[in-house]
Amino acid sequence: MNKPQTENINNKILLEFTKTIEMFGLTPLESRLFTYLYLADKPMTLDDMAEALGKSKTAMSTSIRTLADQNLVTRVWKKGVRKSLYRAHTQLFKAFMISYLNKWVEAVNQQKSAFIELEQMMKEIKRNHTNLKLKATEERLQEIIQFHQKMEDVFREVKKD
Amino acid sequence: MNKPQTENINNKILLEFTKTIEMFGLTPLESRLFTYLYLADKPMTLDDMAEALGKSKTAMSTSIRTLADQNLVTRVWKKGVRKSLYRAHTQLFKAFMISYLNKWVEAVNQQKSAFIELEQMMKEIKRNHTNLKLKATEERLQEIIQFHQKMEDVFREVKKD
DNA sequence: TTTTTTGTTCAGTTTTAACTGTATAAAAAA
DNA sequence: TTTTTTATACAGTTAAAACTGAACAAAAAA
Repeated sequence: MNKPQTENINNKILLEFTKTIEMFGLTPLESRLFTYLYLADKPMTLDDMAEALGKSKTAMSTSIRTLADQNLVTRVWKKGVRKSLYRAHTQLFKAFMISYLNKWVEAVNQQKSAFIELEQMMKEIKRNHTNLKLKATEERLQEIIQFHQKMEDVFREVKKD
Repeated sequence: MNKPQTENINNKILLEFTKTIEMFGLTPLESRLFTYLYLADKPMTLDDMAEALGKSKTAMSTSIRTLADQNLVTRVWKKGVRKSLYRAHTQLFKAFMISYLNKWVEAVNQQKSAFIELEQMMKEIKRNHTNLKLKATEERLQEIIQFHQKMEDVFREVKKD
């Protein structure tokens, strides 16, 4: 009689928390999958997940890999069970914060490198054509590199908790 | 003879910086548009932008609105010019940091509220059905709310520069 | 006022990302 | 080893987001 009511709540939690997870740059399915594992609170197989979310096993396989790569879920061993089991990290804040900051720092750093390389190219050109006016572009590049540096600093700072 | 070389550099800067801007959750076009305005370093009309990026004026209109809503570009008035002019904020770091953190804090806060509401619903149900075992779900909800709180705290902290 | 210019709305199209199912590979059991 | 079970690669499909163009609305000039 009241089972439906609690199931309804659980559904709402699943739905709502999926939205939160999506904010970290995960796809809807990845987010739903993580939430499912997190709420299940015990290791699940690919078949369990496919069944529960009504999606293909292939989708589970690729999604779980993305989650595992970001250390949001981990593979679990259980004697006697052949299928691979996965469970969500319970320390939500730590897991997502680390994963998210890592993504940012890495990406920003890579972009910064690209601009420093462009800066070198500019210096080359200037050496060969002393008459060229590149001051404006040079200044812009400086600003951009500084911008990346500042971003990197902020995220590294946050990373220290 | 060397004009192409410097134009090539400018193109690369445009391309590369667009990638950086995309990281802040803007669409490719919005990002490209911002970068164009930023590098142009002077107010531009919708027609200028459409022409320069080879896209429709409609796309410019909607994109510029998004950018303006996030305070990444501002409308500029110039006597004698009928068309509306826009220019990018030059303080990259400040502009993007504020816009980005605001988006996060707002979204996290809204999600948190949704969960607090669910918590209230749970309490209601418990009152009417004292026999129900909802402890596990309740604890999960607590964790989730805490998670949102922590995220909010972090972003608010960063916001203080 | 009417005419001209500029900006926006919205339905439809194109492009990109997400997802499926078959076929293959890898791993465990027989 | 062969057989059976489970996971992944990949081509193709479906779903979602980005983008366009015609028609409309708003604002300025005549």
